[in-house]
Amino acid sequence: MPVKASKKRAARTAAVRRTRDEHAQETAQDYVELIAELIAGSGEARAIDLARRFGVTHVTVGRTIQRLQREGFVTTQPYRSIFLTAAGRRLARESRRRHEIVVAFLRSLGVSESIAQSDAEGIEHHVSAETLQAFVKDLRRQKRSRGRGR
Amino acid sequence: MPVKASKKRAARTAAVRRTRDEHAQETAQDYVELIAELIAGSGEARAIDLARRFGVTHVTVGRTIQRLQREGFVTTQPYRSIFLTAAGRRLARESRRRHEIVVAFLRSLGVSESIAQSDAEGIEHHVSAETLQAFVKDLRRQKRSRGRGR
DNA sequence: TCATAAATGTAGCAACAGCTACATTTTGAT
DNA sequence: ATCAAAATGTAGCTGTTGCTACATTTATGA
Repeated sequence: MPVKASKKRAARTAAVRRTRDEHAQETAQDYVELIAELIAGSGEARAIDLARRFGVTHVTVGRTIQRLQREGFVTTQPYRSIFLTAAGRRLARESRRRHEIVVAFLRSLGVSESIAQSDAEGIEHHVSAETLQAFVKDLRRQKRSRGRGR
Repeated sequence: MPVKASKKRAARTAAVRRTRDEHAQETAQDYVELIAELIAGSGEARAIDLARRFGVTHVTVGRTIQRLQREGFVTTQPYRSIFLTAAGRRLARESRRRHEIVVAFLRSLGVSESIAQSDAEGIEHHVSAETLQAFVKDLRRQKRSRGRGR
């Protein structure tokens, strides 16, 4: 029989990868990240902006926002724009940090800006803390190396 | 209105990321990769082996195998084990190459073997050709550097 | 052989993320 | 103020990937 199925859905083993839940978590990060950006930029985050940026219809965005609200990352009211909760802001901050580290690291390898950006969007969700730390460490190494070199 | 919706589902723009289709493609790669491993190792690939390795039930595996058969990557018959088509073998070969490059690269940064393996499983599906090439290039650079160093 | 275990198949449910079509509310321009 | 456009909501469909429960087939050991 399958390894898990122990309680209900508690205590997921590491073996269960790329599940619905994981994917949903990635979506959550993408959403809060963009919502934070939009609020920082134009003062508010509207569903239509998210839809355009993600290339999906407003229906998909609406349903995802409902879920994020249920999960406590955002708040919104009918026909109103979207706000982040404290948990949402925290998640957005963490996501952004990861994103920036991945982009900077790829750039340091000579990857072009646009490719670094788009690859980072996919990669950032699958980088463990250990690997992220290795990226940071390597960026520092490169900086030292450049410092000595010049 | 949404950017696409032009024909039916032709000409996807780059804006449409992380869609059903993409995710399905990742799953396809994971499956053919493991099927190839199993065949190479024990001579045959059974659904139960896939189920155990992915940590899902045999039902999920069975349905995915149906899809892969529909898409021309595998062949199978009721109550029989699974075989790769030429297309399936090609996909498995490419997936394995990407996987190995990513693992080698992460290892070269000092990431532990087990973390490198598990991170690679997620990352390999989101690395563009350009980034993969940058990994290869950096691995070569490191090799040269070590050669000179010693 | 033959009974049982293991593997696979089928039925039917849930959640997520897409979509179109249509309804409702807000916003903005005249 | 009003009317049209833009934005959001709702209904209902599809496809993918999970699951449990139960049926069927294959493999195995006594």
